[in-house]
Amino acid sequence: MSLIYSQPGGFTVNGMLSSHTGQSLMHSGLVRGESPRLDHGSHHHHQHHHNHHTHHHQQHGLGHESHSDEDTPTSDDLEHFAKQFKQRRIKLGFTQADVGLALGTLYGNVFSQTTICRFEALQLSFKNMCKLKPLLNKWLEEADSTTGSPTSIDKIATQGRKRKKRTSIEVSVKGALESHFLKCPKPSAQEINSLADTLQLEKEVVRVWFCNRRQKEKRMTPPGLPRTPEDAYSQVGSIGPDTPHGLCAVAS
DNA sequence: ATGCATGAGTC
DNA sequence: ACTCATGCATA
Repeated sequence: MSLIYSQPGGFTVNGMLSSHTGQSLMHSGLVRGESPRLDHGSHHHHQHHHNHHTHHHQQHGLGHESHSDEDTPTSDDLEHFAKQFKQRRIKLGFTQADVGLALGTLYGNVFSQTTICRFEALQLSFKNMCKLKPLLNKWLEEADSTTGSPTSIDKIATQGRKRKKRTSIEVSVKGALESHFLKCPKPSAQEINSLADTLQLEKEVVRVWFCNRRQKEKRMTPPGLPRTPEDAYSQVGSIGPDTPHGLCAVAS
């Protein structure tokens, strides 16, 4: 039947209720071993301050930095909030999916479990994080304080379109793609063609792969972050040598 | 939790 | 054709 979760308005959840397919207690360890922060001097980069180096205060020169959500939060703010959010969410006995749905029934913006998950893990772009923070913050307040339970089911009409089956790319092929990505993160249509041909994949699949790979690089928590505390002194203050940019190679 | 995919907005 | 926000389906 419909999976409804008991609202915390008068009852407590001692253990983890299994209102969904239990999420395994695993977390992503260290899997990727790349870290070349390819910074292009060709294009103007935005305010995407990647990691917390030692300088991340791009606050505008207006004389007041709040603590809540007035102005643009810093990466640290987001990081902290995300952590708090997850902790409280779990404490209240809600799943990521619950939150996503609640946001919809509360403010009209429905979100999937995926998005909530990515928010908590800081796997969204800085801008995206800033946008979602206020909403999640509101939910957090409503969640524990008031328990009005204005449960109103709201479901937007789903687009009746057949989604392409998720193509599974073999690990070996992924490796090849990775290599090419390091060389040229933005291959031309021709290059994509060659690659697709070589790897025996649809060119569309290859194209999308690169798009997604690029997005990954723009996350707040870029791939290859986990650094062993022991190796805490491998910090480069400046970017790499130089950026080739432009076309990489055209072969056909 | 994450990989591949869609679609709207830009350039 | 790309970027960006977002999610279905899957591991």
